[in-house]
Amino acid sequence: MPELPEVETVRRGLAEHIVGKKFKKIDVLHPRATSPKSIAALTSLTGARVKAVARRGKFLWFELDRPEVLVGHLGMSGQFVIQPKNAIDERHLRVRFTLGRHELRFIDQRTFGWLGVCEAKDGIPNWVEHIAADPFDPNFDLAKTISRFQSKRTEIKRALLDQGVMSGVGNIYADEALWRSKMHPETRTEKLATKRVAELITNATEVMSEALAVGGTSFDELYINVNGESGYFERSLAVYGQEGEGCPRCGRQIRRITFANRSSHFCPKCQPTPRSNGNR
DNA sequence: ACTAGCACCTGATCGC
DNA sequence: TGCGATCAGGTGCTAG
Repeated sequence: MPELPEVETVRRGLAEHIVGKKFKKIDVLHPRATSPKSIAALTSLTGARVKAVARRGKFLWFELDRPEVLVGHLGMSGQFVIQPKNAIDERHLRVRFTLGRHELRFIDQRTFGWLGVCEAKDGIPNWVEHIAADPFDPNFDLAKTISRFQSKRTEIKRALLDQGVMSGVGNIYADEALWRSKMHPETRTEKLATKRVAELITNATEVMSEALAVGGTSFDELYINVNGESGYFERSLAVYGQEGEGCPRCGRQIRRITFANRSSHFCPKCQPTPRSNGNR
């Protein structure tokens, strides 16, 4: 579910509500909720105080008043919500952090999300090291990112979703960025001019910041912020989930194709099929 | 060293 | 009403 704008919305809510708070009690209610197994590592954070909440791409972490960090990923359906202590348990409640009068709850229907404890080096958790900077990161290196795209031997949509090339983009914003760039999702990366890659990165960054400005994209109750509120970018989507609808630019019917085990939505007129798809 | 494919889950929806 | 197939915002392992 959540891509960079949604995760950043959650991060801001967490920063607002729990920085300075202490984990008075931690209850793990589902074994898959905690990453590399250990429930013990998570519960060992009892008594820790939250100093900051950070993010790279779709990974979140809590900086604490101790050397370890609490790392989290929302997967497809993870949520962090702040609830009064006496609120009834949600159906998919996985971890409860008691803060005082309130609780921080980690809820996750599909259990692809996880929380875990690890060490950090230079402010980056070990488990996040393999993730490239996202375009909102002050350390984002545009030239290096472009050459990582160009050194791939695959379709551009796969490269956009590769969090080791550039992080933050998921299936929604990949399709939206490709539409804005008038680029077919199956365009081969090795054929792309530097200028085209730069345009694509700019468009991905712009569509994500527009989404962030309205709290992200919510199709249903699976994505909400820490206060349980939805985002409003769904109404601004040009192609994602718009199969059969008219392209906002030319009116042609939006198509959906499946590859890499997921759907890609595009306008067949604005984003024509690349003339040669490699050598077949 | 790479890339593509699939596994990991729960739940909603659609066609028969 | 029921049942199987398909789909859903992501990541990581592993077989080539």
